[in-house]
Amino acid sequence: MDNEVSPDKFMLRPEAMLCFDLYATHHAVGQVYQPLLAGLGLTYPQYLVMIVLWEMDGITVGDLGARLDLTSSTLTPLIKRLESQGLVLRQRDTRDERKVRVRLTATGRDLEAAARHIPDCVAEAFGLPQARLEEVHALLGQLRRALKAHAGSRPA
Amino acid sequence: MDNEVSPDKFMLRPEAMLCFDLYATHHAVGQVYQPLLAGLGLTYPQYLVMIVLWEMDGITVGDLGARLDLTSSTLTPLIKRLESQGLVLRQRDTRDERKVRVRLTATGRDLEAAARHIPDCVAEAFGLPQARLEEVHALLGQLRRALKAHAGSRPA
DNA sequence: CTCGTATATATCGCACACGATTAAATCGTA
DNA sequence: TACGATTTAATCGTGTGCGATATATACGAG
Repeated sequence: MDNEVSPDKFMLRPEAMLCFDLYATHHAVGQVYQPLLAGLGLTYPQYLVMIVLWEMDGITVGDLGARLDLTSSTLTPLIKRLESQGLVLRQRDTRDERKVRVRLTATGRDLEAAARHIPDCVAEAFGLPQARLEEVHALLGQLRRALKAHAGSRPA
Repeated sequence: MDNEVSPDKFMLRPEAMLCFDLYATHHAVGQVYQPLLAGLGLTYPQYLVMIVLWEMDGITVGDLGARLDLTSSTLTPLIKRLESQGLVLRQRDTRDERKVRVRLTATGRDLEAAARHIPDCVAEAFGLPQARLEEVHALLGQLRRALKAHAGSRPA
């Protein structure tokens, strides 16, 4: 009978909306990054990997995954694409041959300078005062810790 | 020389961290939903589609995309999977044959009751008081509007 | 030294997600 | 009426993501 629009049901569930907020905001951020990164030939996840590498060159695949919350099934192909672009090298650790260390090439290091303008562009796109951004950062950090604690405590 | 860990560089850029916050929190939410949805045979994006359908049965693919910020290239295969599970039907609009309307089957409608416990489970996983969640909701909404305004104003 | 276990990465199959393109239906206007 | 422009979905290629599995190396008990 009343299968018409009834926005209340949707709008009145902040928990439900929150999941959608994160989903949609994540997308929106991707849309802002994409044109900025296109010039560098990077995707958004590839950019995140490069950020970590600029800071911790030679990190292992596992540590990279711990940092970005990704598994080798995602990282291995991604890193191989970076390698085929000449940005990184993959080398087995000589002490522990199970580990693979990801090292920047000169090209990969140089890309940092070319990417230096991006954070400011994004901050501008956010369009909120610094204090507001810190708020979001803090809240999301709290949220993420809570979610992870919950997931960890209930491996089903 | 100092290509060792220097977390400062990363930590001192809230804009950069914010993008990662969204990325990581989005993942964490997915991890919480997944076991809950597995029982229903739904993925997280499929669940979002069903939420919209439970509220607006018979919506067109385009309107669904506007609501969820997805294009037909994502939605068409997703909806076909829902169809093959017997949850929805895809019907051309008789007035405008370009449009495809997505209608719930009886099974699809019944799934709403089976999914009714999920929001509470997620709210619990969030582990923050309601007021806090509203804060996040409000901030993300602001953020998303700002991002979209920016993307819209600069189609490059 | 050897065998079983644990760890680190890689591989595979499936499901998003998006840009670019295509195809069909509709609309506007001559 | 006819025909070009617009709108709506579908399709295609590439790149994530993840669970399950495979493989190779390291470790440890005996």
